[in-house]
This record gives sequence, C-alpha cells and structure tokens, in this order.
Amino acid sequence: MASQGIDVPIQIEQPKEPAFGELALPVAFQLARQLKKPPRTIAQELVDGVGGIAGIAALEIAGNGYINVRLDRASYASSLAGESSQRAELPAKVVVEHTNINPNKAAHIGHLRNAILGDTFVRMLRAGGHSVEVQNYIDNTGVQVADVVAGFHFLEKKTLDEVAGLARQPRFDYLCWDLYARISSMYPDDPQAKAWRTETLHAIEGDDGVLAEMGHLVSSAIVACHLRTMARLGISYDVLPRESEILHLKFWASAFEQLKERKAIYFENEGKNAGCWVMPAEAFRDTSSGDDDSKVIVRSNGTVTYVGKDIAYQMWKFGLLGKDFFYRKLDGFPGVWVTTGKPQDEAAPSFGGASRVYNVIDSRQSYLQDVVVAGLRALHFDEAAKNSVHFSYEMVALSPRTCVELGIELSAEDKQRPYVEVSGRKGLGVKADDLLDKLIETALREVTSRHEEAPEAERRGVAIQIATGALRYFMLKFTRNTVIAFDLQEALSFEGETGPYVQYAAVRARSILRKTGETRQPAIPPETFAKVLADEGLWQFLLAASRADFAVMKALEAGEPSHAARYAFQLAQAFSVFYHDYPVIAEPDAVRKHVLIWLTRYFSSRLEWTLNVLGIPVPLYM
RNA sequence: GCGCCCGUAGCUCAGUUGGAUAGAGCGUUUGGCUACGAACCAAAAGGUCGCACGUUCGAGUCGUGCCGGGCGCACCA
Repeated sequence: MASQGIDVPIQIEQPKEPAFGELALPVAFQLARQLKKPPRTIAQELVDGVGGIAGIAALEIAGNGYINVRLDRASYASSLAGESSQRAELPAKVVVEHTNINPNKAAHIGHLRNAILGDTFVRMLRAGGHSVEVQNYIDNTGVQVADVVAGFHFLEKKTLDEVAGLARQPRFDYLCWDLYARISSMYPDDPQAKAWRTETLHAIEGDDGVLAEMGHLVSSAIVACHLRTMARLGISYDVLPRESEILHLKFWASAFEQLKERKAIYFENEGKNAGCWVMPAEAFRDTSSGDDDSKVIVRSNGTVTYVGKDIAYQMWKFGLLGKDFFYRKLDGFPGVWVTTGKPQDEAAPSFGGASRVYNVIDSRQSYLQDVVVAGLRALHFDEAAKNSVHFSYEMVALSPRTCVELGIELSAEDKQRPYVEVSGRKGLGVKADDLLDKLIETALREVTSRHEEAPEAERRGVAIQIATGALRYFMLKFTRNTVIAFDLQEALSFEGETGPYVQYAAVRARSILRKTGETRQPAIPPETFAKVLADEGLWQFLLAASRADFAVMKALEAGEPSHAARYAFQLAQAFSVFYHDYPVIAEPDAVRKHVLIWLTRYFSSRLEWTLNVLGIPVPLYM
C-alpha cells in the first residue's frame, strides 16, 4: 500500500483554522516513519498531491524537509471582511462557582486573583456561546464570622446597635480585618478568648439571640463590601447561595439519605473515627501505598462537616438534590439574587441545574474537591462527576521586598523564603481596595501630566479604567499553576507587558480612525490587497489580528485565561510596530492609505473584542 | 511518610500538548520625539532549560531516579 500518493489522513487537507496562517508542519517527519520513506520524498509527494487548500493556500517545502502552508494573501484578507465573532448559543448551562467571600474581613489580593480569573473565564465561555450562571458561595455560619462577632461583643463590648452603626461605614470590612487579626492572635494563649468563640459559634448555629443577630449583620455587611470592591473591576455574580440556607433548608438531610442508601458512606464503630459517618479513603485517593485515612463526613456529635455540605451543594448545582433554595433580590445590587429560607413574592429565575460546573477555588483545596467528586461518583452520578471541574489556581503570596515596603516585620526565616503567604489571621496581606486606590492615584498622575486641560472628573474616569486594566492584566498574565509572588512595584507598573500597554494600542488605533474621519470600513478590491499585502510587515500584522477568535477559543479549550491575555499583549505589540513603521494619515498613495485604514480598523475591532473578553476597558484617551 | 505543583536569561515569567535558530517583560548599555501622543519603537549584551539516565528521526516538553523549593494530607472552613 501507499506506493504512490499519501493515504494517511492528515490535518492539513482541511485546515480547521486558516487564520492560523503561515505555519510549518512537521508532517514529513511524522509520515516518514509510518511509511518507511525518506522525509524529503514524503514532503515532495505531499506538495504534489495536496497543494491548494480551500482555494486560498498552497504547500511548499522548506530547506530542511518541513512543509510550509502559504496562504493566498489577497483571498485571505478579502475573506475577513464579513467576519463576525457571533456564535450560536449552546443549549447546555454551565455554572461557574467562586468561593471567595469569607464574610469576616476585607477582600485581599488572593480574592482578586480568584475573582478576576473566574470572571475572565466566564467571559470566555460566553464568547464561546455558552450559557453561564455565576455563583458565589457565602460561608456565613462558620468560625470565621464567629471570630469577628466574638471580637465585637466580648473584646470591644459593642452593642448590636453600635455594630449596626459601624456596619454603615463604607470600609466596615477594614475594621473587621483588624479585629479578626487581633482576636486571632489571642487564641494561642488565652483560654477565655477561646471560650468566647465557642459560645458565639453555638449562638450562630442556634440562630438565636444577640450574637446570632450580630452574625447576620456582620456577614451581610461584609458581603456588600466585597460586591462593591468587585464591582469596581466590572465583576458581578448572578446568585449568592448561603451556607445558612443549606443548613436551614436541610440540603444535607437529602444528600445524607442518598449517601447512606447508596452505601457511599458508612458508620464507623471503632478507631479514631468511632461514632462518625465516614467516606472510605479508596473512594477518593490511591490507597495502594497502605495509607487509608478515611474522610469524616458527619461528626460524632451528629453535625455535618464542610465537605458534606459541599457534596449537597454540588448536587444542587447539577439539579440532582431534589430540593431548591428560595431567593430574593439583594438590596443595592441590581441583578444579584441571594438565597433565603422562606418563599418570597418576587419571581426569581431558575438557578442551578447545570450540565457542567467549574469550581473556582485555589489549589490548596484540591484534596477536598476530590472528596466532593468522589461523593458524586459513589452516588452513581457519573456524568456530574465527570463534569465537575476544579478550576484551580495557585495562591498569591507576597514578595519579601513588598513586605518591607508595607512595613510588615518578617522573621529571619521568612526573609530567606522566596515569598511569604498571605494570612488573614495575622492580618498579613494587601487589601484589594487599597491596591486599587493606589493604582488609580498613580494612573491619575500620569493622565494629568499628559492632559492637564481635561476636566478632573473625566481624568479620574480614565484613571479608573487604566487601573482596572492594569490590575486585571496583572492577575491574568500568570498561568494558573504559577504562585504569584506579589510585588507592588511590578503591579503598579504601566510599561512593558501590562494592561495599560495594551489599552494604549487600542487608544492610538481609535485616534487614527477618528482623525481619518471615515466611519465605515472601506471596500478593498483583491488586486489592491495583493499588491499592498506583499509587504511582509503588513501581512504579519493582518495575520496576527485575524487570530483573535482562534486565540480566545484555544485559551478557553486549554482553560487558560492567561493565553488570551498574552495574545492581546502580542497583538498590541504588533500594532505598536505597525504604528511606528507605517504612518497612516501621512501616507501619500491614496490606494495604499485606504488599505492602511482598513487594517487599522480591522485591528481595532479585533483587539477591542479581545479586551472585552478580558474585561479590560478602553479609555477615551491616555 | 503519602499526594499535588514548581525549577528555563541578573529578576519575574511564556513556551500552543514531541518539531525548524528556546521567547517576552523588567533591569543594564546605546540610538530615536516638529505628535496618527515616547505609557512607544529600534539595537546590543545576557541560556549546560536543576542533575543523571532512558524512550526516538527529534526532548524545555514524555518515563524513571536523584537534588532544591512550595502547598496539602482535621470530628476548620
């Protein structure tokens, strides 16, 4: 067989993505082995047999036996004219759940990474035509809320009214940040403080008395603070499922029955877990090494652990629990719904019931995420288990240099480390709002130095957009499994590989288009394209811009928002070169000028589309 | 002890699933503003891809073993 021609299917016969452009394929080497022929012979056969792809490409042999696909530039450019990035909406619903609001303190840089990564991925999913619902889990009954409440009540002797007064302050979360750190530092050597916490926790669990009421007050006030902080970055959520409702509506009871019935968990009679309901270790981990630590799901006192609640919640996300929350609109946040324990008058949309779920939680939680998925599998919800994705990312730590700048004292040991972990308990970290304020202030100085004449409010608006772009890009430029050693100077930079660099390209392109005065994309005949695009620089620029859709979808497939961000940067770089090398307005040749305007407009629309997916705004000027 | 992640230029990071001469940004040195705004561009210097075997036409990428660093492994969430 295969005595003449090639009968092995190869991808270049029908390229899925001609926009991938002029690329080299090592097919000759791959096929040479299968067909037991020299690579150069294979290459020649390919070129002879397959040349001419979809009428706009041709194959040619490179010097080393590789095969290049060459696009016909004029046809390719003409084919881009009517292109749009509209995609048919896919019927299946995707839920993206963040777990980043611990309603006990201000949001910090760790929360920012969670929110920006998750929000960008949501935008990518939507660009891909998926119907997406965004949730944020509110852990409003745990010890962390209890810590803050105990701090107000026992340590500061505040009454409910006094705390309510404080909660009306815009930066109430800052106050709790300090209080939380203060009371946490007391626990190691103050038994009384521990007793305060225990008492508060009981009160919150029983949902009774002043302490419980203070718990509601504190957690909802801090949730509002978080939502305001994230809104500054263009991030919002559709629904906030609260742990309190998971408890009160007895979500766990339903899950518990199913788990028992399917024998996914069992009652332990002996050993250290005696009296608990546990999930056997082999369900969620490889136990061949002899390590068989089972996971406690229900404690010996009859209460359910976090993982148990999370299994019930995960079932609900897939519509497999047989129960639902009640919902009400959240005051002050249009479009945001929150769960409640009682039926409401308002007609709420239907939440949950997804076919796929992404849980955006940092990689330290991977063990627990595995247990949750194992729970689904043990219940024979194999589809749901397969479609439960832990969208994990590494933590944000602080660079030692930044700790010094912030006046944080480091132990001799910490100074040796490459980075220092953020710790809410120690009050060690950079608050999200502080960072944003600092970015805005820096951006405003830059804007003012360039546009003194502009009104202050307008300059401020531009500065906010620049700050948003800088922060979002900074959090996205790292791949998910890279630990970010947060460096303040680096984050505050507006030069080089940064959000503002990309925004600047968009702004300059707009400026050219504004000055040329043309509002529509000029029609260019193929012969003109062929002539002008013979210029290698212009051709490469066009090719780069035409890859926007492909690059974003590729990033979506890889689950890496950083790839999309990096593409935007590379495209901006290509424009900077174009901008420098090809003066558009001053171009004397009218025909060539038309093509340059066409290119600028095409670039502008592709970059702005990409920036929109990344949640990075384009300022009026910079 | 077990599991997961990381080790690439002085620093911070990419590397499109095994392909051509390993790339960006920052920093350093040098050159470019009468503006489509220099938040930019051009050029130079800078690499034993932690180490060693292995797999194959081909390894930064896959396998095994070491070395170094980080994070998990609760009746906390």
